[in-house]
Amino acid sequence: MSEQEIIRRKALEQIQELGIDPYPAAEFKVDFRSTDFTTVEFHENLKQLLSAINGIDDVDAAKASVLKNRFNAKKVLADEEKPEAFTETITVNDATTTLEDFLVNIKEEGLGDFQKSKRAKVKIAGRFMGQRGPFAKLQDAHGQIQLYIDKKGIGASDEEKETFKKLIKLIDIGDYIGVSGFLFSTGTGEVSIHVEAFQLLSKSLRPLPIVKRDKDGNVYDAFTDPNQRYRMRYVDLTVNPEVRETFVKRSKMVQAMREFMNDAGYLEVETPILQPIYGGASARPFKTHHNTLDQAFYMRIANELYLKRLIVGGYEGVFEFAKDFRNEGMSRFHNPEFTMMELYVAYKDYYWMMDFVEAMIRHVAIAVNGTGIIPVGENMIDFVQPWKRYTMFEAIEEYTGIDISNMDEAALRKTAKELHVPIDETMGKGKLIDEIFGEKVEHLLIQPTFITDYPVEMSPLAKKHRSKPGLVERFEAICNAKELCNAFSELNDPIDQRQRFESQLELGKRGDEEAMQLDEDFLRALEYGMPPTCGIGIGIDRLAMIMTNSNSIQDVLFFPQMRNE
RNA sequence: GAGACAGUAGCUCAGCUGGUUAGAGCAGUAAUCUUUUAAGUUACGGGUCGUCGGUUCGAAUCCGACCUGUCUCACCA
Repeated sequence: MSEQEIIRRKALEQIQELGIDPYPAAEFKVDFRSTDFTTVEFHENLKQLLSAINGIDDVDAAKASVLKNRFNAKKVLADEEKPEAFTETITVNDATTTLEDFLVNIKEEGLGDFQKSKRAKVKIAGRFMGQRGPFAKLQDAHGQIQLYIDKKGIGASDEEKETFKKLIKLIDIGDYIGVSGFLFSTGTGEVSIHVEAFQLLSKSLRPLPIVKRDKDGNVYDAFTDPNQRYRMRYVDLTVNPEVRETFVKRSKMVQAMREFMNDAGYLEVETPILQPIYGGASARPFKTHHNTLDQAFYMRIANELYLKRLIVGGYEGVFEFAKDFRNEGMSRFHNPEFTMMELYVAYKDYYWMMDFVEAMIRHVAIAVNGTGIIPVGENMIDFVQPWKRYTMFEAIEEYTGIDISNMDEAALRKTAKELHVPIDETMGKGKLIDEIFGEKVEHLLIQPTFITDYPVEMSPLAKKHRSKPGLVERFEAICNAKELCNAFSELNDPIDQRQRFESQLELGKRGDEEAMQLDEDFLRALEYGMPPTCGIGIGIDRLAMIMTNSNSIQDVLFFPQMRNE
């Protein structure tokens, strides 16, 4: 244990010797949050008051004057007639008071002897985050608020005051406390709580990193080491409010998507994570074992085949926010477990889905950030404008000037070499096209862009294109040079699907570890008949990175996977 | 999986052409002060320099292995 930890444990013992439980069980009823009444609002009200009383139009000058002269509202009001504008009432927790009275009270500097009934009483809990003289900071889930703590003692009796004087010396940064008191404003105009009752709610035995912020928002001694931040996310969340905000945004994002799909009438479902046959994507799985069944299971790499079974079963639309697991490399874009939202809608095709997802993502962007145009890295990404739509061939022609739509394999190979796209002998026509696209186009697509009509070889679950041989009805949306979603008109021809699975099996025999397995039950389902259906998968973590302007997937996962400590 | 870089106090970092007893700021402790808009004043404490091994009279510093992480690349969403 470090010196500071030993000191805190001694403080804990001393608190217990005072007869105080450092980990009390009882509920602490909070009726106020740190941001319920902000300093900015206070100054706005003060500016209005000044303007009304003194006829001051230049409120900024008035504010300066207030700060300079340590304006005392009570004094001014005594000399002037009380303005009509301030008879409106406000409510802070249960106490209703006029705005004027409230301002008078909070301008009393909290120390005068004005009528207690007029004070706005609040009760708040959070972490004790440091003190300077009689002023302390309390941090709750929403932010920080200043406390005024009279070190001469708090309590009804002298005995209580003495106990408090001992207790306050044993309170450390990071301790959870609950206080009640009345709101007031300090001489410099910071809304604060004059503490009248103080309770320790939970003692913190380890010192938190101290992050300093000045008034211009500059951060000093930030807690930035990713290793520590990810392993001790609780510390990260405590001292880095922008991290808390990121996850609030992520939650809003998921909520907005869920609302959008619920409103469309689709059903949120849950499907197995432990699957006897993994399918629905090309990836290497995690393998596990069930003891009672004495049978191997795979952690799902996708839920596609299960959701389509539900469409076979007759639902109009089903979706799932699914944790998927892929036993592959890790990077700032890849975590072994990640979240994918998949949606399947009966009687729709991929043209319809493009419109749907475009509208949904626009809705999400606005719900999360209040605007559809959001900063991502060095770019501003615009989700409001209609997204560009290219076929894959058009996109390649646009960015390389070469039309490859009618080329055979030999010509494609030659073109790839000319474009310095790395290829090897095993690549077929589809893979060659995909490589050219990946090398020459994808990284240039910053604004959301639909790429449609992929080679059939790469899409064993997608329906053949209605008019273009060799292609499937598939699209991806690319945004910030990364795939945002992947969708297709689902293959519902059971004969064709069996053939596609069989060619995947061939790939598997040749050593492709990511080749799909043949799922007999899924084929049986298709043989009963699946309506024409369009499906889509959206990488939730990737979308969260964009919506929160995060540079790595670890920054949008509370607990990214890491090697054991 | 490959390469580059990094690990020193609770936190952020100096020190690293080997050389007294390893430093700073914040945090902490004790006094003092009873205030403020980044940290009042004074004093004090705090370290197995990632781990193990080697070179050397002497290693935080040089060498090797290992552990952990970061970045880039490969696979992938």
